[in-house]
Amino acid sequence: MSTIEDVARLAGLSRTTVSRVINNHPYVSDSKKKVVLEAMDELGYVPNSSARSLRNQKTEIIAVFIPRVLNPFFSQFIESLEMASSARNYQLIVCQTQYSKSKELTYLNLLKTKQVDGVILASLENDWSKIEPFTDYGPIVLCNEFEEDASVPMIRLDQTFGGYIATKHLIEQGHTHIGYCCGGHRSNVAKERERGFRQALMEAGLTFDENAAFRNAFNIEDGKRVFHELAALENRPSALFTGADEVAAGVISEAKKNGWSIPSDLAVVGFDNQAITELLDPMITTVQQPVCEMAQKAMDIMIEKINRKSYAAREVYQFPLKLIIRDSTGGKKLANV
Amino acid sequence: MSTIEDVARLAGLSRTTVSRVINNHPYVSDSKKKVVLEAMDELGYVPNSSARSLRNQKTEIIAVFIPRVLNPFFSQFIESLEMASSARNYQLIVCQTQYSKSKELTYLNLLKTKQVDGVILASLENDWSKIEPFTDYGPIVLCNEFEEDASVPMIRLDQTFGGYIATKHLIEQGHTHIGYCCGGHRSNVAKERERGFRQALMEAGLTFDENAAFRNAFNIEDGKRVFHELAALENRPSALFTGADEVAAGVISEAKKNGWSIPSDLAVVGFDNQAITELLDPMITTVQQPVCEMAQKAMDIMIEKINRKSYAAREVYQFPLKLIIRDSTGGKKLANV
DNA sequence: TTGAAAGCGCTAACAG
DNA sequence: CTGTTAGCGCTTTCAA
Repeated sequence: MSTIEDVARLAGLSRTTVSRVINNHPYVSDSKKKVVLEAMDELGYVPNSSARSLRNQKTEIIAVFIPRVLNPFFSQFIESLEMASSARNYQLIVCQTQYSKSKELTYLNLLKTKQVDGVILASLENDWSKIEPFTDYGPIVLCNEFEEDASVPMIRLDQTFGGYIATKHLIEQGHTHIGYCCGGHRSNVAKERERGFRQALMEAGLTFDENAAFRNAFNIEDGKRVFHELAALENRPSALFTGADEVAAGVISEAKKNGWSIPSDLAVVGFDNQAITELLDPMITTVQQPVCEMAQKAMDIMIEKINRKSYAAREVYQFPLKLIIRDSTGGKKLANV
Repeated sequence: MSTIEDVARLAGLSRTTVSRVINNHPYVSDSKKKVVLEAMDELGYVPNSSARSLRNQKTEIIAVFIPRVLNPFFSQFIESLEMASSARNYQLIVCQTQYSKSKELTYLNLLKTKQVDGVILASLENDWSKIEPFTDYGPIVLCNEFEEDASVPMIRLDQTFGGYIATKHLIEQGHTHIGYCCGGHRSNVAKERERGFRQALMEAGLTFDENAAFRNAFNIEDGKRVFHELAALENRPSALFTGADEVAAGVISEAKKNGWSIPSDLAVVGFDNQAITELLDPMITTVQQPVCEMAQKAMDIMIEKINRKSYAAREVYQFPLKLIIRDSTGGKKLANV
């Protein structure tokens, strides 16, 4: 493991000059540069990251917080984010909060200890007042998840609109009693979707049926459970809004197994446009989220904050959602909202 | 951002003493310890990671290489590995090679530059001869993927056995013409599965039909494509072995759409026991892989190597696979192999 | 265009 | 039990 000193010695030059070559500084004669390069090559020299980090006060590592990677929405997000970070020569540390407040807080210490240059929060467990103090230690960017009164950059999707267009689509199919299904309780993402859902209902003069609201559905299993809860209802809805394609798939799968016909007995709309939507019969109507664009934007904003060293300013970047009509809601390819 | 120096000054003690309490060294009187703790608290002091890394020559970060996280097998692996690393106070950098040799090689420089303490390879793109030189710079552990002649720890699954039991199960259902499907070309995982597949055929006096072999199937879309290729065959197999549940699901979904009946027209077996196997009708027979146990073992071995500072020894840890019989292969719950 | 020297924040001999 | 001191490997004034 050779150091810059070894290279300097072999090249017969100073550490300074070698450093200049490493960092592509001007004012190094071509001849010396060549000597240095050769010495580096001969020794197989590579600069030590920790030393550079200490000296430069930056690690070129970014942490991203998600509840868990197995959730396909977050898998997709991590996949996109990793590509965006590696394209910009940053490394990505993945932190799973497991929906735990204390884990989230613990991971935030990565920022205090300067193990990472910044944190991208794609989920939020604690109240913002608990997170806010950490903004003193480095840039925090909210991505996907958001918080009205946070003074940080936020890259978000228009979830209210997403909830709205999906619901409006169901209403246009003639449904007047629509069930609601979401994951998470604290999440503003779910809250906004519900707002859009309610808004569409209201515009159509329909009411929200709290008995047909299921607020703890994240995956396929939950979807199956939701189906049974829904089927047991005295006053059953004829359509169901869900906050995730996996949940929609679970509902549909279990409904069919129980002899229901989709969409005639129950219309179902998913969310995320995952691969799974094209797997079942009927294929699932869903809302497409521009995850990749969002991830890239988040990374760009993050790196800009790191370089300017001024964080803590509220900036909002919003991306649109799009309804993808398939067969689980009737399949009459209506004009989009 | 206060330093150890600030704490020492405020406490009226030396940096050494402060360092000792940080690291829980013995030989610090309780009284001084308390003073230091108070000073640390008052300043909101946290030790700087880069400085510790430089001084201690370790970063407490581990890199894991996978092709991409969106593949559910690797999502699950990353999820388990992240939990294992965080439980051991290590951070995890995720590196997606995107099936690219050059990306893999580029990421390996993390080891040379000492940005990570070790690398867990869960996929392998380059010939081992290209990877081997990097073992000089830190521990490399093979997990899931493996390489016969590598002098590194390998945590692996018995893929030959996996291919064997799945195929034997199909044979026991009366199939005599079985198609073969896998992802990847270079991967030893696929090669071993094929060995198990062929072995089961051979024992039953059956032959491998190269026309019914599809070697580039990774996801649902590929599964759908495979179905059409298979359907177009002059001499169609009555059963299909696949290397991934997503592929099996794609095949089944498309087959049903085309009026085929599963398993009577085509029996299909998947691999990985993902959530998706319980979604389709029929539910998919598959092979369960102990991903979580494998991830934990890999992390333990990795940390042991880091602490002993002696790597480069061949050690093999193998975990068993298990056949999960469902309906896509006939559903007669036969005794396991 | 080059080099000497200081120092990023921390830990570990070594001496007391 | 506590402190002095010498670096870990690198970059950057500052001076030449």
